[in-house]
Amino acid sequence: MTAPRPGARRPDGYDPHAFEPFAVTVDLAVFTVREERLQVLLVQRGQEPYQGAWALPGGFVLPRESAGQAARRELAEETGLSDTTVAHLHLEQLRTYSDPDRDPRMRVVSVAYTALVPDLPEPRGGGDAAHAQWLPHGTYGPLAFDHDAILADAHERVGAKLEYTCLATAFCPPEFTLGELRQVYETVWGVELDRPNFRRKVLTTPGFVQAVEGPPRLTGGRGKPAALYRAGEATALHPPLLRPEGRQK
Amino acid sequence: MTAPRPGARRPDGYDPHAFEPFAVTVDLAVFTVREERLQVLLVQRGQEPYQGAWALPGGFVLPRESAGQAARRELAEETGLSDTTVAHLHLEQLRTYSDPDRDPRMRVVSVAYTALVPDLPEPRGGGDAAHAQWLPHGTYGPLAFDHDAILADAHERVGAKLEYTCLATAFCPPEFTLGELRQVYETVWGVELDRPNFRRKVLTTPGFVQAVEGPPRLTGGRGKPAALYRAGEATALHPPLLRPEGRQK
DNA sequence: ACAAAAGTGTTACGCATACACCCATGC
DNA sequence: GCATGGGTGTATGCGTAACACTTTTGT
Repeated sequence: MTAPRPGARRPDGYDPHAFEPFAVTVDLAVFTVREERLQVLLVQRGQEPYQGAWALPGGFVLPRESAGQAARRELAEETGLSDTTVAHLHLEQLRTYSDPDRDPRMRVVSVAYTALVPDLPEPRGGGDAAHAQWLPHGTYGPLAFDHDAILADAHERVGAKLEYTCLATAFCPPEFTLGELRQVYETVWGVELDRPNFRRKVLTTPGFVQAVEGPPRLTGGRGKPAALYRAGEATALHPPLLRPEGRQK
Repeated sequence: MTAPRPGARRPDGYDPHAFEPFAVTVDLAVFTVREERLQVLLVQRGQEPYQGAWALPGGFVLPRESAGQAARRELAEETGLSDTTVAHLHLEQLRTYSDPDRDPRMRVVSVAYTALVPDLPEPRGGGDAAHAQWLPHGTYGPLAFDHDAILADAHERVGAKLEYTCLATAFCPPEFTLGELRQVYETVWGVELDRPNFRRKVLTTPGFVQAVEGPPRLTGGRGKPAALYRAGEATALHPPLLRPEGRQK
């Protein structure tokens, strides 16, 4: 077991018979905050295995593209958004899932990505029934393949990243209120935050958000009109904004 | 661009001609703290491309193993340690590197792993010159392939994880002093920490370390003998131990 | 005696928490 | 008026930073 097997170690060169072909795919865990709930983009499988079950959108990595390029291409296809719109969305590699039996048909190694999108009109433009749609997180049965595990990892990652990055703005439209931003945290973390303290934390963090000058206020329903902000330049958050009673695992 | 291409989307089934064979490998970024320096396990390439350059150890994922199993197998091979010893080392998936041109010979998708090991006797037991050896971080020329980028990502990840996990104990032998543990932080972060404050932080965090009862003290050279500790049960660190002036990127 | 490292104690400050309170709008 | 959400102010407490001091070894 410990002895090197000739042909399987890279530094000694490639033996074309030392490996079987692997399929490499990407899977997407796409989140949005919509109607005060965390929603996930899913597709319904049309054939075996797992026919009828919900699954994460995804597809093959093409011969001349990186996994990241494949993920963004698939994201554009599944959401029906323009390439330029998708180019600005937050897309981040999660991790790679490589269990030999994760797909019963063949050996598939999948690089999972997490995407955060604002509350878009609707997933797709066409009427294609096989396309992806939003489902509130946790309201679907078991997902196909190992997608439940992928989605759980993605949710945990997103929740953790809200603590020490400015990532929450990725869930918001270009201009947003602090109430909307706070809604993101509360929805992803499943907790309530103190409004005054949240406001201070965000406004005193340099580069988290920047005030929109022109119209100093706008309404989202009833209540006092709120000031509008844009995402700032900063990406990190020091010190972090820890979730209350934060035990993450 | 936005239209679905038949055969490339997974939910519509597998087209055996929709993809070319990808080779899937693992690369290992193995760190240790040794002689008050951060050291990296590297191998010297024996042939083109990048002949003579240092590279991360790694190898192919075999048809019936996961990437994680492949990483642990390679770690055992490169370090020459027994499988049971390697089974207890901290090994963690970093991310996957999939640029189509990252290897000039063929399409190789590599799942990178980060391993943290204590100050081991010497990397290997045999006399094989082609085996891996420790080099102080930053003292080698440019690495082969995209391994400089992988190693930089790994270093950043390890530094960040020390902030909010109990991972530092993975660099230490089974029993260690608080001075040794502090040395880990100082070496990885490249800063000096206040000894009394570090001590308090570690001891007041439940489950970070646990005191070794029997012999209450032991020496590591000159100075007052220090108490010994073992790694505790906890994995997370709340609140985190932030590095001074912590700008991580 | 001196240096070096472990261990204890103390103070000050920053930040987060937990409130109380006022403002502006829709109904 | 009342409910709802935005915005401001303030007291309290925890945790870290900074630093002084004692203890115990090797040389």
